[in-house]
Amino acid sequence: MPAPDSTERGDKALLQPTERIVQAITHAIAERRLMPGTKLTEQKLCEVFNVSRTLVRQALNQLSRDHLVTLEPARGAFVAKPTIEESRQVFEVRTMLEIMIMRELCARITPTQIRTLKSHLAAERKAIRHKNIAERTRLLGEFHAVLSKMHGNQVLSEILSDLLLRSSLIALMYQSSQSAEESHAEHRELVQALERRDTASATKLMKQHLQHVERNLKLETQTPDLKSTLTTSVAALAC
Amino acid sequence: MPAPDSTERGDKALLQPTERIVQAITHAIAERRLMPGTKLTEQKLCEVFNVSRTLVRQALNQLSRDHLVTLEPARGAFVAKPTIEESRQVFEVRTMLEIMIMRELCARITPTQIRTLKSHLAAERKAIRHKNIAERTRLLGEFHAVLSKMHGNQVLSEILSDLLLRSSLIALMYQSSQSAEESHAEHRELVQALERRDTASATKLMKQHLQHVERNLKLETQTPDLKSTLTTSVAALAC
DNA sequence: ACACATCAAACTGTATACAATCTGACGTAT
DNA sequence: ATACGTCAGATTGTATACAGTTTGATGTGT
Repeated sequence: MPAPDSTERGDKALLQPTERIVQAITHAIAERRLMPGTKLTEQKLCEVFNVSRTLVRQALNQLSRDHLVTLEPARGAFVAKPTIEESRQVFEVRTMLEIMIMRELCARITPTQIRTLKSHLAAERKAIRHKNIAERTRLLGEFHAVLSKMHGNQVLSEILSDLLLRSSLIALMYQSSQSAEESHAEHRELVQALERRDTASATKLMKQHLQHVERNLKLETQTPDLKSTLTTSVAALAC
Repeated sequence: MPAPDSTERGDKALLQPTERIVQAITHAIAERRLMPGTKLTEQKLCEVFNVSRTLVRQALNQLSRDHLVTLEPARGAFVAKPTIEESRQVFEVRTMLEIMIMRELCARITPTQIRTLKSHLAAERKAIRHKNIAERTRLLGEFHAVLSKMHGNQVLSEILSDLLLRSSLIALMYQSSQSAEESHAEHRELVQALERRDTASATKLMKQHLQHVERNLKLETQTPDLKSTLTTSVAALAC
């Protein structure tokens, strides 16, 4: 291991300060280190990033535009808590877009790109073996981002990046029971289908993969409304 | 004409100030009253909206997140100038999404929704007859937004709204030669296909409609690079 | 007459100050 | 003992002030 431990500081200095804050929070969400609903007090962020509230507020504004943060007027900023309905919609759109991407990639993918994907799979495998959970989580999500970038349509991959980040929050909200091994196995199958340029399999596998991810969320059992949850919990306490 | 001229002021007061500024600029872009490249000086916007630079800067930040405004460090904010490549990508993603929408709508559309669409078509026709260009432009763009909202997936319609606004800038950048009548006629055909629940026609018509819109942009003849443009114009002057 | 250096005005970037609002605790009344 | 009203501390919303950069004009030298 030749790399020093202060690796990720390097490029941050080049970014303008607001973007640095946005990315720090975004990364925290991508690695699922920030629970939905967490209050993001401006003062605390000021101390963390050593800037004034002006810049912190700019960052929070941008994050709210990306649906990662909810701004409640006069109450403050909170990590977004996607609803069940929103979660379904995010997965519906992801499915549309990612199937399209697979279709296009089957036609256009190059050997170099296949190699890139395979090395990504290797990184996933390594993170899983080493039980490096943050890294594993990031890589499993990033797999989809890598695919979208290979499509070559930047507008598309920006949209999908947003949806992928929101998916991280969704996974936290609804405590995904999905095993990393299962996801990784499906990623491998996807790459194999791409290598064979097997459009039918590739699109079908992607659809199934996303269905598996969504099915492993506890969407149904979740509170349909506040009232019933509270009454049932009270009843449970009474027993 | 019973309506007074101070119609649009009503709801603006309810919005928080930043959002009011964002929407004002967004509407100006939707009606194509703001040319791409226009400088948006903070001071001037302060005077227009009667607020401090803080709020204006918040609004510009949000608009830049939506790709409607470009922020050049230490130089200021400008109405975005989508490149040719970006334009192609926007239309590619729009085509994907809007075909999906038509497919879903053919299965699910209700008589009430058909009626809504028909009254929208009537409004388009009226604006065209009265040569009310701002209104006509807005309605022709809004047709697609109405369709996306009927799909019921809010995540999807937000994404598409963004792309539609960017399409307005694209139309201005590349001086769309498309006639309003042609677009309106195609909208009518789309509604007819939906009413017949004719999935094949509906998706095909949408694809063609978007192709027509894109083809009527002067994307090819545009400057591939600055140098050749300048040399040819200099040559023209020399004659 | 043209090119270049210098400088002031204008504008943007960030921090700070002040006003408005919310939250939670304390004290009083029932 | 519980419920409610009041108030201080904390937090957010907006405006203003100051620092740094850009832009275009003026003036000088060739």
